[in-house]
Amino acid sequence: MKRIADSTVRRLSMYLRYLEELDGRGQQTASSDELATLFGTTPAQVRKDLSSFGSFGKRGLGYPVHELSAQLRTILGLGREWRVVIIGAGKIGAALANYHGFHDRGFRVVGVYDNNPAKIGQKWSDEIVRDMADLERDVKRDDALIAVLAIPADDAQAVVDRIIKAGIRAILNFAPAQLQVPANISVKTVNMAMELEGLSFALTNMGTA
Amino acid sequence: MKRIADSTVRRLSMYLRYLEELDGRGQQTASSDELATLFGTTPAQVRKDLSSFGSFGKRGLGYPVHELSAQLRTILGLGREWRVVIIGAGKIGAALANYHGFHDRGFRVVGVYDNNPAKIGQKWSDEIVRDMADLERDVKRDDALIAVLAIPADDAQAVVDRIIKAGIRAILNFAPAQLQVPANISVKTVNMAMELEGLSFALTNMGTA
DNA sequence: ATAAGTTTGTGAATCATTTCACAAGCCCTG
DNA sequence: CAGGGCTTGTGAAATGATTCACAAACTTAT
Repeated sequence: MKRIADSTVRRLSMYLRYLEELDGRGQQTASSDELATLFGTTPAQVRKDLSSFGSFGKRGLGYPVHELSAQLRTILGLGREWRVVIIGAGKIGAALANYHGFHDRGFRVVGVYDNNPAKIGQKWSDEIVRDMADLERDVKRDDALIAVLAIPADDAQAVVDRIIKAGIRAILNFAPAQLQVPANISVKTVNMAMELEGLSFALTNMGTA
Repeated sequence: MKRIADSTVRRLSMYLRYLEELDGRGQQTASSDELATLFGTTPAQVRKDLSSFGSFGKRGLGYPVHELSAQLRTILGLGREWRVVIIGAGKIGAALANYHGFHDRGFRVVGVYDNNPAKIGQKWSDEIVRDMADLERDVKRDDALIAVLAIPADDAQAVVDRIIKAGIRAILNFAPAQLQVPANISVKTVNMAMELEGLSFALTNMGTA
């Protein structure tokens, strides 16, 4: 299989959401044209994206909605449970933990950690906040592969080094910091300041467009 | 000025954060080589990105850290105050409102809205939650140009239509939905499910890389 | 069974972004 | 002030992503 672009994977994830919606409404098949309208992209893009993984459609008819959903779930690796630790018992972590689609897609929170003594032991969205000192032990014991990092930027790299040693293989990073990780570890950084500044730039340079 | 790629703007935003850190430490100048290491990119990329906007460095010496920071703030449109409304008084909105860098970069929250009667009137992170029925009136009165959308996907499009009519020009969207907007309105969508599924994909297809 | 009408899957072409490579410019030393 | 040592700024080349366009394959109608 050839390398898949990040942008492609993001679109697949979007395709899946809308396909599940279609499926829920009982629609049997959909053409790339119809899907493209729904997804806000082009028919060629939809076909190209899917063709990287196989041949799911029927010529003259379109794609089978239900089956394609299942295929996408498999492609995206959603056919299993992913155990996730949330590091930093703040608002961002809470938003994620409460987010419904999070659980529904097989991401199970197995621990929430903080180093603030005032927070440790408190109940927090179905979980008890644990001491970050126990992080390594718990990650190994619970076999967590994904970590959500929602802590200050200054602490981020040190924590990353620790959790990677403990067995974490993928990180969703909300800290506004450039994380240094080995090549076999995946990191996605979500940086709200960056998004807002992108809007600021767009508004400022509107006339020049 | 030629069109600036989105990826470039995102990098500029990152450059600015690190430059401010360097500046805080009193460093006077930095070469593109040094900056690239810091930013996690290449020297050529740094030079190319900056060169779209002017010529800020000195050959043989590098870039003046303090001055370049100021230039980037101007480029990104951060030299003014942006009035922001947060729609949806949930965890995500709260995380943003509490985020320090948010205020520091000139984004001022002028209103928080929800349509849940139980929340309306409650105090919420320095603000009183207001009734979404008042959204249009307030957006016009307060001259807010940016909206943060943190509400369920099903309600998103209807609210977007309303706020655009009221004068909103840019939207930071946390709803997992494809928003339909006129060409002169900027939208950045942050979709946590998408990021997590990207990690799931990467973990699943690790061996194939 | 055939023809007309769709729609996929995919090389080729276009468009966009990143990287290369080097002339031009600046600092510093003697 | 001349020469050596760096570093920028930028066309050109390379790489990557999207769009085009069409043959191949399926459905439906007659």
